[in-house]
Amino acid sequence: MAQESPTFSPLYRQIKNLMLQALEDGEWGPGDVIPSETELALRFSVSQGTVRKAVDELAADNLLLRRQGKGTFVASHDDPRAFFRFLRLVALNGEIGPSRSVPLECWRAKAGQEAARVLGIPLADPIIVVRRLLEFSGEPVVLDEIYLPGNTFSGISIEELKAWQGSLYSLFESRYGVRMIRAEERLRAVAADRTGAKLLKVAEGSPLLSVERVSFSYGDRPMEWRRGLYSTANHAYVNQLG
Amino acid sequence: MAQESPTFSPLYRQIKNLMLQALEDGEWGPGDVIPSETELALRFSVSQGTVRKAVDELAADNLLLRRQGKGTFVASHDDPRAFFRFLRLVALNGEIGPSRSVPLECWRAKAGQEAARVLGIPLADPIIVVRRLLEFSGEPVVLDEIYLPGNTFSGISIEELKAWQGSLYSLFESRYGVRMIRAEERLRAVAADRTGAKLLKVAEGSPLLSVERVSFSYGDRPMEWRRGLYSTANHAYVNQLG
DNA sequence: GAGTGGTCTAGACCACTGC
DNA sequence: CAGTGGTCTAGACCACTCG
Repeated sequence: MAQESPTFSPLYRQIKNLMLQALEDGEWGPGDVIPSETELALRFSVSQGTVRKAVDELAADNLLLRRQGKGTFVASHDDPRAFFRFLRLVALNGEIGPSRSVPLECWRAKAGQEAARVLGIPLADPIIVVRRLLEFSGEPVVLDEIYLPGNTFSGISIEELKAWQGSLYSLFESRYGVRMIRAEERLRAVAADRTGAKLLKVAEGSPLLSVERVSFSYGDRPMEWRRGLYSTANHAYVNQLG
Repeated sequence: MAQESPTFSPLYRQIKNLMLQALEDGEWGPGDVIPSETELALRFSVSQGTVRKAVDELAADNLLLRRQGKGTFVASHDDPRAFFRFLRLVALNGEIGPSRSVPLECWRAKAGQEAARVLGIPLADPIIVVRRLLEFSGEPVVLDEIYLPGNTFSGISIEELKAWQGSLYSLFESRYGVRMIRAEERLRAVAADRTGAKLLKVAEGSPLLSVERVSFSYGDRPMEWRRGLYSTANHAYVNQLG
C-alpha cells in the first residue's frame, strides 16, 4: 500500500513551528511573556493540551522558560538563571570566581575559505574578528578569537565591546537581534604558542585546551565561529554524559 | 497559611520511581520489553496518560527506549543504536574508523583517599585497576586507567577483558549486573609523561587531552572512576551545547 | 487484524504567583 | 481572588509492526 502520509507531522509539531516563526520574527522578544496556553489554543484552534506539548518542546530546547503561576517567557541571554551559559568551566578547587571579559582587538577582514564555509557565507564576504581574554578571579583563563559575519554585526567595535557589561551573547541579542540557540564544540589539546602563552601567563609550549565552537541561531544558521584556548592549570571543562 | 504539601510529588513521578525500582531490582532486564502502557496503568491504578508521562521521563533519561508499534524496552549497552555511547570522539578528517580495545593490565589494590572518596567506599577497600588502550584504524588514541570497586567487580581479570568482544560498559552490564546511567567528565590539557607518550606514540611532553570521568549507576551510586589520556593529533572530542 | 506506542481532545482540579 | 502553568483522567482515533 502507498504510504498515506510520508511526511507526517503531528499537530503539536506544526504549532511548535508556528511559534518558532513568531519567535524568529520577533513577535515575542527575549524576556517577554508569551500569551497563555489557553490564548494560544484559541489562536491556533487546537486544544490547550496540544499547545502545551509544543511549548514543552520549546522549553526543552531552552527557547522558552516556564514559570508556574506567572507565565511562559522567551529565554534571554540577559537572564543568567534561565538561558544556558555555554561556558563549561569550573575551578579545580571550589567554585568559579568572578569573571571579567577583556576585549583585546577587533578588526575587519574578508572571509577566507574556512571561515566562509563554517559561517555559510560567500568567500571574501566581510567578517569581523574579535580577540578577548576571559579572567576568573583576576587570572587569565581563556583566550578567545571570534569570527562573526560582518554584514550582521557591522556596527561592532572595540569601544562597544569594552563598554558592554555582560556576556557577548547578551550583546549579540540586545544590539544585533541575534539569539544563539545552540552550539557545537570540538576540543583538542594543543601546545601554547608565543602570544597565547604570554596572554594566558603560561610557559610557551605548555598544554592548552583548544575549544572550537560554532554557534547557531534560528533555523540552524551559523552565526559565530570561535576558537578558545583554555588554560587548565586551575580550571577544568566539565561535561555531563547521559 | 501553612504549606499543604511541602514535598509535593506528582503522581507520574511516583510511578516513575516505582518503575525505577523495578529496573533496579532487575524485574525488567536490559533489552527486555516492559509491559504495555495499559498494563502498567492497571498495575499502578492510574490512567494510561499518567503512565505515559512516567515512561516519557525514563525514556528521556535514556533508561527506556520506545519503539512505536513494538513496545518499550529497557536500554542496554549491548544495543549500540539505543544506549548512549559515552565516547565523544570524531576523526578530524571524516568519520571515526573501526575501534579496538586493547587491555594492558588489570590488578588489585586498596582504595586510596581519592579513589575511596570518588567511588564512595571506605578507605583501603579493595579496588580493581584496569589499563587499556583504545585504537582507531589501528592507531592508539586513548589510554584509559579505570578504577572499579573490587567488591562488585571481584571476578574481573585481564583474561576476561581480552576475551570480551564489546564495550566495557556492556561487560559490566552483562557479567556484573552494573548498568551505568550517566557520567560526569572533567577535561584538561596535560603534557604526556613517558609511559603515556610511548603507548600513544607521541613525543614526551606533547599536549594530551585528560578526561576524568565518574560513572554512576542507579541511585546515583558512583561505580567507576576513569582517567583517559586522549591523543588529539587526529581526533577531537565533540560536544553539543544547547 | 490485533497490539503497541503516539496524538488529540475536553474537562476537572491542583499548585503557585501576585494583586 | 483571578490568572497562570501543572496534573490527571477517559476516551477516541492514528501510525507503526508483525504475524
